Amino acid sequence: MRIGELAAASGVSARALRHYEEQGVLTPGRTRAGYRDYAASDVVRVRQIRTMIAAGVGTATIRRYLDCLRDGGEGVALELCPDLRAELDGLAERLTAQEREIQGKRQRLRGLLAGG
Amino acid sequence: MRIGELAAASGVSARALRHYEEQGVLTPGRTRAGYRDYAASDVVRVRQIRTMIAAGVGTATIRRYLDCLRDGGEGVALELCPDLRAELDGLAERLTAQEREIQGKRQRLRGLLAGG
DNA sequence: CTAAACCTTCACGCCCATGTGAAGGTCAAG
DNA sequence: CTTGACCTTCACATGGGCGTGAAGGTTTAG
Repeated sequence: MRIGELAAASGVSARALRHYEEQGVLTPGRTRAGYRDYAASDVVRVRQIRTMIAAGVGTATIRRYLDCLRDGGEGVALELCPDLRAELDGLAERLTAQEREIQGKRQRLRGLLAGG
Repeated sequence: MRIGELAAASGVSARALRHYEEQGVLTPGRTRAGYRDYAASDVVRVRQIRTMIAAGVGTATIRRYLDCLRDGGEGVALELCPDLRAELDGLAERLTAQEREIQGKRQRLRGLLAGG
């Protein structure tokens, strides 16, 4: 499977797929001509990656826990990867912090709109 | 008043005060020697700027509405600046959007932590 | 006189996934 | 053969308010 096919099949741009390779989260083989050669299972792989990115997990972190991605289905094998769980917990905290920051801004903004 | 004094009086670093000048939101005079010469009222001015920044208003926006900062007190003269109100409303929306994004991430993260 | 405070410009680092574009060249399918 | 899909590298833009440092020079206060 070449990059264009995977792009079409996964809904992710070819540029992004190359980016994932640069980041080491997706490592296709190569044809003799040098074309990226993706496995059929990479469609699922890409979906997993997208899910994690959409959850706020950076590619650097994803790379570190590639072995924790379930081969068959969508999810993550947390029971085998306590470190990953810790990572995700930490991320959740950061999200909470960001949320608080936004709420703080909102309050100050309300102050400006009201008392201003 | 020189930059160090204003920094001490306002609790803002000299570096930041220079930054504000670069961004055009604070325009001190100059002594003959070339030192920045701030007015006493700039202490309040800086506080207003900080408040707006803390609310998420960018320096570029602040610069556009400098005339809308109240001379005496803390607030903003919204009644004279309908455009500023619109700007702040827009910012509020963006904050809401950011909040939704974070909540989306949080949900996906929960999905990973639960079903993973 | 000396030390501290000030001045300037230039510029990278943070945080990060992607888009974009250029520029030049190769390969595969019809 | 032609065309479109692919390859490479280099690199900048986005959102932004700072921190930081270098490097060299001037001013003011005591």
